[in-house]
Amino acid sequence: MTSAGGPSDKRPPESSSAEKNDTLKYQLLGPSLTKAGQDKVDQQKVSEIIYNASKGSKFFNHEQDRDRNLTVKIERIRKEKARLRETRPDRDLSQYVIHVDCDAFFAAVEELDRPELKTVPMAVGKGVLTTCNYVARQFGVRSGMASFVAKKLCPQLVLVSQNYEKYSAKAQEIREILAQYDPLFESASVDEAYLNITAYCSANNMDPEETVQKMRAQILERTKISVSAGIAPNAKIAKISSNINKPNGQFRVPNERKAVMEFMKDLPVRKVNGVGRVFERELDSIGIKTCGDVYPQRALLSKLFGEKAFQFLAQCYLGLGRTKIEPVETHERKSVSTESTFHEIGDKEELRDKLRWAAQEMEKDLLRTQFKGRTLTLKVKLHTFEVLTRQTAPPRAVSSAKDLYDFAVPMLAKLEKDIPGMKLRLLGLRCSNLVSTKKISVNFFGPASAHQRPRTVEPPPHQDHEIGAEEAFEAAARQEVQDEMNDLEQLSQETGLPGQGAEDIADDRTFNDHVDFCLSRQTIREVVQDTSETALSNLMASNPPNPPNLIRKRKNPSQPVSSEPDPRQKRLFFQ
DNA sequence: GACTCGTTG
DNA sequence: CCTACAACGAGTC
Repeated sequence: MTSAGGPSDKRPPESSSAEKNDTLKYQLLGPSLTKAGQDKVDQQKVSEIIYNASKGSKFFNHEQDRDRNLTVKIERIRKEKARLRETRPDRDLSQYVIHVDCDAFFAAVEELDRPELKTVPMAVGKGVLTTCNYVARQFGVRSGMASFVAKKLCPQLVLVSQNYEKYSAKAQEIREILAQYDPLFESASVDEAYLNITAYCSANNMDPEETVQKMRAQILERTKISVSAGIAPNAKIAKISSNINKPNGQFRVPNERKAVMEFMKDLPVRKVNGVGRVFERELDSIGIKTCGDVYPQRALLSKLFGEKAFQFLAQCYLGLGRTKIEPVETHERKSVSTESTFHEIGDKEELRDKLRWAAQEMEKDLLRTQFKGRTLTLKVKLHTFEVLTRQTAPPRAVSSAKDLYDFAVPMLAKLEKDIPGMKLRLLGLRCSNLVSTKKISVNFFGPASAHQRPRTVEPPPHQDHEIGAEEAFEAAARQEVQDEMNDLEQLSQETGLPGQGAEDIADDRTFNDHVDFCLSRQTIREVVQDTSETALSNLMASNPPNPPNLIRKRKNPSQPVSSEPDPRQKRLFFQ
């Protein structure tokens, strides 16, 4: 075989190969093309001579056969490449995806009941604000803010305690309207949803903007809740867009490649769903502030943050995102947890009381959500704010408060033993590896099936018979590989990103001659953070901390069953 | 696979 | 008085 030193940049173009026997001549040159001392030689002439000299020999015929086979194989590869592009175009500009987001939802619902609150700064939440109205925002008050801080910013701030049931009921009214525009819409949280309105638009011969205008007006009229919306070719951009003309507004990024690229170019990476405080700073440290900044640094990214992050950022730069919107009911819950914060406690008996209480809360939650857990996790936060978790797999799935407590206590005891004088400010329990206690579901692929992967599997379009689980899994696996390939291809084709050759990396080392390409995440941390390691170092002497994990993106989001949504829950969407 | 830690929203 | 939940990537063993 000629695999050693195989076809390189000297390879003849496949297109003109047939009539001129170029590939065969190339093959006949043998494996030594890249050997030193050949640079000056005219390979064209050499191959011509070899060709004519060996013509008709057995060797020649054999090589000819091999060349024919390879040519056929390459043709198949090209066809497959074309097919992949056709079947799943990465930049799908054919869909109108919208993201609908209620404006200051909880606060807005409260204002419906108590209109006098409309004109005063008001927030919903006790210790921490869940939402605040736009009057309060004038003072710098934000959701997620501790209420004592908010009070300092705005002493007149009116605090209203939250009533989830009320908000859920209101959200249901809104969802009924959404369903008219896309019956398969996707709830992202109580007050957020994704819709694909492509079908609606064409059926009613309306453009997406007037459709969304109409929808928003309808929601406001019927429910008295104002919503904002983003209209875009995919969910990622729609989500970002819904924030642009908030409140009570909408924004559209047209379904054109140029418009999308331009929109992403100056967009701060932080605006993208999935980029938080930490990742933002890490990216900033290598000069990436906007999605457009990703491109010049592209060769560095997978080295610094891993392949996943590279893929993710490439998609940010390109403005790619999913267009598939599906009801949230198809997702499955992965864990149930409860935790609570309190003043520092060091007393062992008192800690056991807290644990007992957590176990009781957990029991209620498990009953409500109809699950048992095969894995039990104890979470604690030390007085230093250091967080630790300890996990066990009880001999059977657990759900009763007694079981939860009994299996959790040894973990707590071990922590107390390992950390002399341990003082906690938080204690929590989590059950994962869930086993459903719901009645047997009729639908095999439905959420109730315990060992079933929650991920929904899309059967190949030509397949109209029922597919079995094995096949479904395989299809899912194939899909994943295909997605990956498409990503890469998209990247190199549409942006002119030239493969992953070593030259690219060298070319791109603009700012970072001094940067070691093997930079670990820890090193990045050291560069961008000024943290001195907090307590626990004494513990670590005997029990060293794990090295930093090169975390990055998650893949398939999922959401708790929508019948019992936790309003605080938000979803993550990547890809 | 089990366990742990960390990030994100 | 900087919360509570859930998901998940990734490293280690």
